[in-house]
Amino acid sequence: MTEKPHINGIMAQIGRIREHAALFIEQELKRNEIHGILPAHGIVLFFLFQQQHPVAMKEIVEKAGRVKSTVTGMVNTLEHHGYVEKFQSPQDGRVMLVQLTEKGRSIRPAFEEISGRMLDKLYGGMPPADREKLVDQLTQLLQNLKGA
Amino acid sequence: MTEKPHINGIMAQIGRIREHAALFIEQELKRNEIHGILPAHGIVLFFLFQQQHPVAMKEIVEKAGRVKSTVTGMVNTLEHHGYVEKFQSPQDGRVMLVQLTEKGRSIRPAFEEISGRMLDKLYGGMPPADREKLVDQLTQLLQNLKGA
DNA sequence: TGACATTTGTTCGGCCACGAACTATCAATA
DNA sequence: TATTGATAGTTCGTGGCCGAACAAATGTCA
Repeated sequence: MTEKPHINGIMAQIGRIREHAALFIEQELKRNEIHGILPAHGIVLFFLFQQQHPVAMKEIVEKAGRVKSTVTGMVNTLEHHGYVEKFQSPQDGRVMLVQLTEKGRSIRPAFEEISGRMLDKLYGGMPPADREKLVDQLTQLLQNLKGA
Repeated sequence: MTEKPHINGIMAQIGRIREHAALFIEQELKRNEIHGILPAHGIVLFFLFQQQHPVAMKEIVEKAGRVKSTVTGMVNTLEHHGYVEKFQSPQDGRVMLVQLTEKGRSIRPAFEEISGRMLDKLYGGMPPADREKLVDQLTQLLQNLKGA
């Protein structure tokens, strides 16, 4: 009955959590009439929300933890849907600066709200102490994987 | 200093664990001279390994938890690299049966070994009791998300 | 048996994600 | 100053992943 522990145990679980979280976010975005945005954009928007000035692609790359080409694609998508705009830096012709448009800024409240509801739903009634320990343990797992 | 808890807390962590796990697997596959296989194929192969007879795409779809079109693509990739073969069912002309090739079966030992090393590395020195509780808590999170 | 519905897969378009190759710009230095 | 090297982004090819549309085979039922 009890199968040998396999990758498809905890990793599958982590994968499913990710999927369901993404699903939840997609539904909430739809509910709020926000279109063209996917869960993957969250990290980019989250970073842009807390900027007062246009930022270089390079900064987004570092913060988002995605590769350059990936960020190029995501920013293009966001631009295509009118949430951000790009322009060349006057100081350094190599860097492309990105900033939120009015439409981009306008979705911030919904974004924050969805984020909060997501956490509430995820943790449910789990006591804060348990939440902390859980995060600590996940941090440990991540360290284990990172370690040579 | 302490930021308000955000999606980009625990979910980012889960995402990074997933990424590093995938990275680890890719490296191990390369180390074992296994080419053309990606971490995402694991769930498909894992299922095929424990089958004694050819299985329908539909079954893979259900077990893998991916959508039909995704499985079509993955199986095609695996077929292209010679790990599986497809053929139409004689009984029901609609179903496509999939089975491992000799090459496909041959990588099973490496697959199992990588899986084990992955778990060892992931958990490190974490005591079994903690492991269990961690999995339980993740199960709880998943249930929370699934719950209406 | 013929019209309609269901089931099974594939195809197509869109997006994320990566790596490799490439372009353009700026920096360093001989 | 001209050559070389570093830096910032984009493009391209491969592939997972989804949803929608589609084709083929089977089931149903009048």
